[in-house]
Amino acid sequence: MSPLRRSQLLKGTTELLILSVLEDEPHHGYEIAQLIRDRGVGLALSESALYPALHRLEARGALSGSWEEGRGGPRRRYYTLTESGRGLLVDARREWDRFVTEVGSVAAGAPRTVTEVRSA
Amino acid sequence: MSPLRRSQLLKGTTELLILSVLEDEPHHGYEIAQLIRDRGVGLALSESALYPALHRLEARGALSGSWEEGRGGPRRRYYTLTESGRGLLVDARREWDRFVTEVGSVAAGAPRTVTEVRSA
DNA sequence: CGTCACTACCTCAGTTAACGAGGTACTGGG
DNA sequence: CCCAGTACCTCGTTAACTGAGGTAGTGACG
Repeated sequence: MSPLRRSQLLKGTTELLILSVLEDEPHHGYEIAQLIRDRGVGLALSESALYPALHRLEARGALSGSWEEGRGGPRRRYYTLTESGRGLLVDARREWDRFVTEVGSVAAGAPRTVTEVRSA
Repeated sequence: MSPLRRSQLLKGTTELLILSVLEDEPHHGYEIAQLIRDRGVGLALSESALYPALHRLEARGALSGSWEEGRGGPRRRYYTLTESGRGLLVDARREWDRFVTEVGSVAAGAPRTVTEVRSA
C-alpha cells in the first residue's frame, strides 16, 4: 500500500507534482494545473488526470480540501497539504531523485556528465 | 506513431533502458534484464515487462532479433539495435532528460532548498 | 533416478492511471 | 443568444506494468 511504489513512479509523477505545488500554500485544482503548466515548460497536466489524482490524495489523507463559494465565478475546492502529505512529499522527492539517478546510470551510455543535465 | 510519447514516459522508461543497454553490443533478453539490474542499483526490470517491450521494439523495427541455438542451455534470442533504433535511443534520451528537467523545475519547491533544509 | 536450481523464453488475467471527450454551472462580452 | 472562460467532474478507452504461471533445457545432489 505504500504510496509511490516504484511501479507507479513510472507513470505517477502526477502526485509528486501536485504535492510540490501545494507545499507553500493551498491552491484549488484548476490553479494547480496552471501552476504546473507555468513552472514546467512542456508539462501539461490534463484535468482528467488531475482531479482523480486530487481525490486519491485526499482519500489517502495527504490533502484536505474545502469548498469556497466563488465570488464572480464557480465555487472552488482548495487543497491544503496535511502533515502526512508533507511526509509523502519528502518521500516522493527522494524516490524520484533516486529513480532519476538509477535510470541515468543505465541510460547514460557513453561516459557523459549527469551534472550537466541538472545545472540547467 | 511517435515513440515515447509524453504520456508513456511516465511509466515507459523500460524502452529507454533496453535501447541503452543494446547501444554498444547485442544481448539476449535475460541478459538485458541482468545488465539493467547491475547498472541501476535498485532498478528491477521484471521479465513480464521486458519481453513484451522487446516484442514491441522489434515490431517497430528498432531491434532485430535472431535465435542462437544454446550450447549448454536453452536457445537465446539476441537483439541488435537497428539504425532506426539508434535514432529512437537518441530521441528517448533527449525526451527523458527534458522530462526530468521539467519535473525538477516543478518539484524542486523553494529555490535551492532540496539539500539544505532537512538533510537526510 | 527424482527433483531441485538455474537459464531462457513466453503468456495471461488483473490492476493502475493516463487520455480524450464529454457534461454541469456560473460569469461576462459581442 | 451564444461563445469564451473558469472550475469542477465523470466516463470509456488505452497502455503497459505486476504477479503468477508455464515450457524446456542443463547440471548437480543424494
